[in-house]
Amino acid sequence: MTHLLDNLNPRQREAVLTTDGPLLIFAGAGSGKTRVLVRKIAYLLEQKKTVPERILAVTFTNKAAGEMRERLIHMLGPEAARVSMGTFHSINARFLRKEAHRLGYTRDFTIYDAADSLQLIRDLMHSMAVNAVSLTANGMKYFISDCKQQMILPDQALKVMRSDFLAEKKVAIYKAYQQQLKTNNAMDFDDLLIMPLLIFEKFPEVLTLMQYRYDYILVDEYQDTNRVQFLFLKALSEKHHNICVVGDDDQSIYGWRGADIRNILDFEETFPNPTIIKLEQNYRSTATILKAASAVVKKNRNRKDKTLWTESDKGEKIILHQAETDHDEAEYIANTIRENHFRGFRYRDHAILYRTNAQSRQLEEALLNRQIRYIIVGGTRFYDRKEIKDIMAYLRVLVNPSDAVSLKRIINNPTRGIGKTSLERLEDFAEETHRTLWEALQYPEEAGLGSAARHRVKSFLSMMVHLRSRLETLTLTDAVKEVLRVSGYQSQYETDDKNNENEDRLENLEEFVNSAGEFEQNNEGATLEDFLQELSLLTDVDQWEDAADAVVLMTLHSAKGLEFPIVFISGLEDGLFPLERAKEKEEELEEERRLFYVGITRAMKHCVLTCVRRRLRYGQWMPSIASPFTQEIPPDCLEKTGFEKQKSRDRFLFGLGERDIERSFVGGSSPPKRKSGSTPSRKKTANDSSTLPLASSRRIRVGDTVNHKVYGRGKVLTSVPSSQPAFRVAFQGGVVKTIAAKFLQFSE
DNA sequence: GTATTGAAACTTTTT
DNA sequence: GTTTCAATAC
Repeated sequence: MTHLLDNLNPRQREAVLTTDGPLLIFAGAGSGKTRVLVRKIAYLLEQKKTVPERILAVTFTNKAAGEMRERLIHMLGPEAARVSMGTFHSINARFLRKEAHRLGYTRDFTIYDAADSLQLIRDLMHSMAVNAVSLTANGMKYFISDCKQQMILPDQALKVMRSDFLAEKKVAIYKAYQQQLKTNNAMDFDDLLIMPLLIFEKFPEVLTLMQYRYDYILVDEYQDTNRVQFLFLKALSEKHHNICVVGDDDQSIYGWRGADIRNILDFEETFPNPTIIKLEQNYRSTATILKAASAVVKKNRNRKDKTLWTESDKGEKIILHQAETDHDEAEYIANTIRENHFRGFRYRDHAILYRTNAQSRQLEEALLNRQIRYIIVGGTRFYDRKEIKDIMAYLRVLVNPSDAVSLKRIINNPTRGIGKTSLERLEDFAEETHRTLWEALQYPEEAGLGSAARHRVKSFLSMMVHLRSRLETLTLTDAVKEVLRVSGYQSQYETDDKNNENEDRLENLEEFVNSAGEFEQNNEGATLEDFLQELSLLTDVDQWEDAADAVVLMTLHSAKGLEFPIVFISGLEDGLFPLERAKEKEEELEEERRLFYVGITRAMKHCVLTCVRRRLRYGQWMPSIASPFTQEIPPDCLEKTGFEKQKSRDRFLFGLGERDIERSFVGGSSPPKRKSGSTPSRKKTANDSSTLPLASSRRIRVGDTVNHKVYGRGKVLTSVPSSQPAFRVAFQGGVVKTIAAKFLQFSE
């Protein structure tokens, strides 16, 4: 019993022991909330003798759920695996497989991802002949999602809007969209949250069943729940009120996705007399990192006041490095990682975070050049690739023929001579006779197709029917292989001219077959339906296998909930982070600031911020200045390198050439690339090497190997601005010292 | 009915 | 710099 409370501070202990009634835990960054959640579940199981099935734990990613489950198994044995865990989406998808029939969907319904939804909206707007300039498919998608996240159904949408022509149009599209989803036997991500509530409403007995099914409900990352999720929790816990939510309003970064900060602030109203516990001791970061992060987030006006504290040492200062271009920025980061690796850090101790996925490219290249292992979490996902989406569309249609979006994707892919005209006729026929597109395929004559086209449709149909019957006897992996073969999808890439693109595609398809095999192994008796659902709900972070020793690259959003010894946050420039469009509204600016806060607090030992003077955007050079956020960090926590201002100051102080300083700051094994049109002053001072107190003809730069009389061989990590040129040097044996340049010799 | 070309839009962040 | 869509030629 006692081990459940070992190594917990009094607040954490209280959080574990408070099991009954509503409990709101404010858990600051790094305050050990995962530990608390795990211990709490363990406590419920061991001390309260709760059956694992009667605990529901909601996490933000499936990976987080998996980790929690593993820790529980480690503590309590395999029984613990039976606790219900997952994201809202995966938990609800599971529920809907059983219950969606109540709303007229079959258990084989398809889950549409963002791209599928968008495609459907596009088609819809096309056929509805919507051509209002201000209505884009993308905008419509946001509108619909926005409505759904606030639980506004198509029928209610008009009432809550200022009604004008545009509003009516939008609502009409929303309605048509929802209808089409139903026809297709498909749900989008938001539907996964809404539909269970509709079922509860229509069938109270189902709700009652659910209310008695779980005795305890725990929710992680509560600050990022939206209205619908809140209503779901409320419905489930209404009987017993045993709901424990853990959140941190300072880490709320999904406002744009409908996350509703009111859910935290209104918790007390919905669940009367809650116990409120604040976890404010940080166990993750150095005092400096914590101080900097706190100072930043305190600039936000809309937050509950709290103060994180730590017993940790001050640690190193946060570095703020300004490079010339994004290319140089990447070089700087890659070099620093290489040096750290030399000093004994593993690659996986490093994370590089950025605001937008597009920033990953330069970083990748720099790491690749140095043969530093890395992994990108997110970005263009494996499952977003064309060939993967295509094969998935085949599988989806086989499982759920009503899915018209997928059907349209594959009917002429590979080309079978069923083109635009035929497809349009079939769609019209389906519409007129209230049939699904799939059903319409069975009546090509009636749809008005010519004899040639008729024949082609028939052979496509019979191929699909044949595949469908084959599925019943084949294993998952064999089924996927069979589909690839019979459909001719694979062979279209096995052409004679082996260009790279085709080979890549084939490789990816093979990878897909492998993942089916893996899924089959991990889930006994897994069906194709299960596999497709799993794929739809996978998050980027879920796919990250952290066994490998590799640097991790991801967006700040994806980094939520994670920690790394060394964290780089790149692209800290005004207009990029915070984004230009977020600067107009205070709310959005504060969310950007929280994102920065989340980024800094991922770091345990060291945090490096980088920005550039000019960045290539849309293929054009944009001059940039450092993010205003960087100025919110207390100066005594910060060490600036590479800045223009500093350069001129240094030159003034030391009489050094600008280029020399630049070299020592920018670092890199390759000398900084210079445009031929350098300024006159640079040219003049570049030759002025006599002022450098070095015996060797080459000046010492970051990344060089040097010799020291006492410490021996070492590598130059960074230059240190002080009264005389100096560098931080990592010597063999792990000693790191700051040494004046004059005591260092260049070593080959 | 299909392939090729060129313009235009586009990047916030994700279940 | 990249991706997606529409118009044009075959």
